[in-house]
Amino acid sequence: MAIIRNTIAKKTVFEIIQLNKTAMSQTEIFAKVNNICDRVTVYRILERLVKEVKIHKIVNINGVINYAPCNSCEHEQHLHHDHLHFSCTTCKKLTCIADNHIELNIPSNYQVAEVFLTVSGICPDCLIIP
Amino acid sequence: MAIIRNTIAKKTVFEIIQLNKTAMSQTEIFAKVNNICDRVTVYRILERLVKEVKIHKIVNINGVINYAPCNSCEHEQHLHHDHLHFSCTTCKKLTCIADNHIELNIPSNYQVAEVFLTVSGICPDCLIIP
DNA sequence: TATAATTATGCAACATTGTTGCGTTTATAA
DNA sequence: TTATAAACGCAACAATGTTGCATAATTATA
Repeated sequence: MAIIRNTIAKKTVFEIIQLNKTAMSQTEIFAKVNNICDRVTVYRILERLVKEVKIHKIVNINGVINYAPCNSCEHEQHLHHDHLHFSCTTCKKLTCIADNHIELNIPSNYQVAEVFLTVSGICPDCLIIP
Repeated sequence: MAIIRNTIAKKTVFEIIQLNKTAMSQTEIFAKVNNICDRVTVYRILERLVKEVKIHKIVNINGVINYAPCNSCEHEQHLHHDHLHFSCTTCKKLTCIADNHIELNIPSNYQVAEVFLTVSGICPDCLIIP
């Protein structure tokens, strides 16, 4: 069986993701680890954190994969999400917005794993600037 | 003002997208144009078709941008989508599934542009294989 | 019809994001 | 303290998408 190690790099990456109020891309995370490790290591840590269900992946509307902590979505399987992701077209930031319930109507021959509800537009921070 | 030209390459790309039952990536589309034009041209044609609201972009769960015709979602602004995108984790295909209504609960200081509801899982074609 | 304007294209080069292989280092169990 | 498996660094690669610039093709108009 696989033994999970809690290395400094892994702890750091997890903390960075947890402290940030928006979801982060690998690039943003790597910029914050301050060369504590290689960029490949960041990718591998993210992979492990996803597998351990400590963080989850969300794809930005431009195709960049972002990571957010799994605090806001404790439900198993992510089947009944109660939050949505707002993807700002201006600053490219991904924000979680709670209290959104989705009812699905999918043919039974599809096996559903995860539900992603992403809304694009302009976030409050970017709307302020005229 | 910009004059839109309906070139052979553009017509071909649009036809390919319209005839396919699942959304397609640039790579898939380029593979089908049979070297009628350069791959960069395909990117630029897709850009134009999106701007003309003839096709729309959907991001796959793995981050690859896919294109689908705008037949199934005639509503202006895509604000009230009635369909969802099923992203198969096995074959990576994106399929549109109709009759799904979403009610949003987003703070008013967010300016909503488009709504993307994507469900990941295994599609019927991939479930058949044991 | 000839010519000017501008839209569309090809090619090369680059940028970004993500992945893989392999040898080395390091954390953990015994 | 040592064996072992997990984690890492580095280099190289792969896929996807973008940009600049010269050229070709189409449309407007004189």
